[in-house]
Amino acid sequence: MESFAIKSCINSLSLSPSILLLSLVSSPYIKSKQAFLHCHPNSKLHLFTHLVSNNNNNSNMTMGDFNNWGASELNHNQVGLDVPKFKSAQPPSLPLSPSPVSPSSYLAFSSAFSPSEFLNSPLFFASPNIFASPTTEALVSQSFNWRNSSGEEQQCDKEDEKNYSDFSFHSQIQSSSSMFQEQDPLKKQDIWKFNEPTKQTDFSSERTATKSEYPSIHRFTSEMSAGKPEMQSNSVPQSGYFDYTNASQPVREQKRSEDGFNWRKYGQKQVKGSENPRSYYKCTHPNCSVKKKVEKSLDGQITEIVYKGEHNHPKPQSTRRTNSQSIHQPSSSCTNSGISDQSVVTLGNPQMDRFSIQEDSSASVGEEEFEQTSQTSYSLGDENNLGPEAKRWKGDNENDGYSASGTRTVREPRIVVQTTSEIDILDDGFRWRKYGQKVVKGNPNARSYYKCTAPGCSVRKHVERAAHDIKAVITTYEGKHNHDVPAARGSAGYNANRNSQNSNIPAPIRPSAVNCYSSSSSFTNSLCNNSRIPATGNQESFSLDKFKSPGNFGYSALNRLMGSHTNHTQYTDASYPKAKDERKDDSFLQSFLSKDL
DNA sequence: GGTATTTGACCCCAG
DNA sequence: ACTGGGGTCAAATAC
Repeated sequence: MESFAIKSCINSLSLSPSILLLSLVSSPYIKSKQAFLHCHPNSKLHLFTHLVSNNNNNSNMTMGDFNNWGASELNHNQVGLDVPKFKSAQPPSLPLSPSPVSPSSYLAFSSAFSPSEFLNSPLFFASPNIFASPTTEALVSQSFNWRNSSGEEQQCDKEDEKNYSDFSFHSQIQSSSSMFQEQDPLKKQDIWKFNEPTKQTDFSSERTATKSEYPSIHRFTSEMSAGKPEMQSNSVPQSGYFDYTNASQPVREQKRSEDGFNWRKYGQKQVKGSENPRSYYKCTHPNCSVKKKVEKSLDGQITEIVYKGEHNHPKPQSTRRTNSQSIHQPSSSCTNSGISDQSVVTLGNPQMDRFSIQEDSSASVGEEEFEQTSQTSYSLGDENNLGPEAKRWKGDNENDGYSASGTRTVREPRIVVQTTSEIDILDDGFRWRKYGQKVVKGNPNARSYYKCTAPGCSVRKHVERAAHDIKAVITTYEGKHNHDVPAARGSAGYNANRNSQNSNIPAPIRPSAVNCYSSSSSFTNSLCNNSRIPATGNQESFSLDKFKSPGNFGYSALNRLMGSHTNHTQYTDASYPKAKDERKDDSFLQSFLSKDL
């Protein structure tokens, strides 16, 4: 079976220079794992595991799944691939550090790129961790330059380069407020073990441990593109994939945080259970009591940011954001922007028009609340999740709504994100509205919640990062669509399709799926065996039977794979023609399948 | 000399 | 009451 798959893989090289997908199905049926080979244009192969589950119901992938689904699932030696190796134990001393997207991880296929998925991906949106505001210290980013693509994709990207010539993407790594609030050391170890440098695959092995003053939250930075000084990196790849400029800029110039506020450091402490020193900052604005804690790994990368309080003043006027970056930049007039809307820009989420920290009377945030408020809200965690330090912060400030004695009342900080009412997630063809986001127990990473926008359709999905691998994303579908998949926005049938979403079209069944993507190490995906892909618009109709055939992989899986890869390979063109992409998806898939089948 | 950062000591809280 | 840990202060230091 594997040899067959490998052969298919090789064959597909000629088919698509940019991506090589290999389906290794250990069983003809779907319960098996599939491994996707991702072929970098530079002939670096990366293996993703693809989990296909026949569990039809809300097949949430557990951490155990991830562990079980490590790349070791396959005998990688057999295929001679550079495969991430996850080990079960990891020295806790390893700093939690991102695995920067290495050049080799760059997935250079434009055809499968679903920009909206990318933009709305929890990788770049859902997690407060991701969007956590950069801190006073300059945020060093591993600038991901997407000029690395080769061949056709490179051609295609040239157009984009014209518009984004100085635009580079920085994959966020770590975390903010809620990221590890509830995380015990063991969990941190879990994460560490997936970021262990020595176990890195090509996806991240490019980085070197250059000491830096600056942490490396990845982001889109106008500063970077403009050659601003914040690009001092602690992980300077040897290749030309990353933009590093003016690495020796004095720290002093970094007073202005990327969140737009000015902070004064008033303390630093080594906290128990973490080797990362924690720094304490206060907003320098008079009478503003906002504080934030920033934990940085030993190599200077930010691993956690926790904000406390609300700014009682507008964001200071920035004098740095003057470059030509054409990304939508949200208003900074919000007075509560403890977390930067810069990070919103950074994350390239055009739907995100506000990003703020609020003190709220709700101790926890439920989906209903999300819907009622039309806000995307994620708690920094409930009391159990907050952890002692957060509790402390709750207790030591009466203005927070907590008693001075530290008795927890009803208030706790949480981050509220307002989004537009509708978000397209085109990777699966359906339209989704994000109605919530929260940190759930067992996973410090925020889970975003989406509802299908079709009237009468109650299908939901939520997307979250894996607890121990922030680059792995779990997507869980709940329910079945009672409508056809809408046409892609911008396509001819889009409007008509939107209007007819209420029609009683025989309901295609979307796969309830758990998708786990990882740019650096693993890719897992789960599909329900009772699902079939709806045939609508320009999308090819598939039955899941195709999925079941060894060596095949289904449209949705492929689509998600690609979508996920685009997430991780950091295409960030919000204006990318979606319909065009989808057509490319189809053609690519068809050609791929016809070649392989 | 002014400002920001560092860092040891102290305070407070929870267990 | 004791102890440990997190948060803050403030003098020392650095820029």
